[in-house]
Amino acid sequence: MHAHHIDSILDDHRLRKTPTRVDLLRILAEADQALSSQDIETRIPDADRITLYRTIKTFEEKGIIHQAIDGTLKPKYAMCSSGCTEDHHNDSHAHFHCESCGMTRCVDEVRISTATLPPDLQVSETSIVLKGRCSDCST
Amino acid sequence: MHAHHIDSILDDHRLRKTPTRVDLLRILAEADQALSSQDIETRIPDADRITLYRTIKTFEEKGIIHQAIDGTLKPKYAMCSSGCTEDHHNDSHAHFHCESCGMTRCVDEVRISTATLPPDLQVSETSIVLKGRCSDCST
DNA sequence: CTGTGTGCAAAGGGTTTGCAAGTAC
DNA sequence: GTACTTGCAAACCCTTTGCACACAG
Repeated sequence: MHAHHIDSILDDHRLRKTPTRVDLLRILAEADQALSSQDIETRIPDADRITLYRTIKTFEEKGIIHQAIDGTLKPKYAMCSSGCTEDHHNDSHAHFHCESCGMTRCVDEVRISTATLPPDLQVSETSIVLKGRCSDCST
Repeated sequence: MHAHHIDSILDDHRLRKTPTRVDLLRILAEADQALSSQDIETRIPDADRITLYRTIKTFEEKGIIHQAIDGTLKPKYAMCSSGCTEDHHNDSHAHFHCESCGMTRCVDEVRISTATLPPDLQVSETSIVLKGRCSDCST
């Protein structure tokens, strides 16, 4: 991700350009996996923890990042696809969680067939969590 | 669930029959939805909270109950199917989470097609989370 | 200059641990 | 009787809130 792209993301959402925000966007854009609060803290050692929490929440509310559901109880965050807005997230893709190293990443290839959904439930969003071993851990 | 069935579950896992364990099994067996720690606490007012946490953990480790992944960060628990053991859980069914009332329940009807799984990942378990409105909340 | 964003301290909520007393078997 | 469980207190961890200061626009 180029610096001017990060600028435009902040501009688009009327967010002021502060060091923590720029850092967080860069970290998440460069990451090949979803990051927990602790992961983020480690990668941005200078930032204040509370500010990070607030920045994460702001980005979530603006539809810039989303929580990756991976079945653990620690929220993990990743960049949203371009289809996400403040009002609606378009992140119904799958997340893979490695039970060996704990890594979680988005998997775009998996889709659920909606043919068998129960009729009495109004489903607005579908998430798939895959657990197993990633390529690094399976050797 | 009959009392003697609860007894046999405890017997089968070499667990002593204590009031809290019997209560917890009964509550979960009777529930039509997955229960959070707080839900359980409310339903067993006499029990000590710490004991409940430990009992839940014990049952989880023994394969008697499982966590229902519903995308919230609060763990919810439900009885395991008969195919679950200490070593391997066979709970790859879907969970529906109502965003209106917060209820989560297991949905057996939904299955994922495994045709499109990425080849570099060894997937041992698949969970599907459906979010929306339940029949009670959609009227 | 004005309002947004930050940093610190403190509070809050949920969960886990240590240890002595209690109880199932 | 013995090992497993419990109950209480305290510790722990992560996250949120209050408020004064700092800074982006």
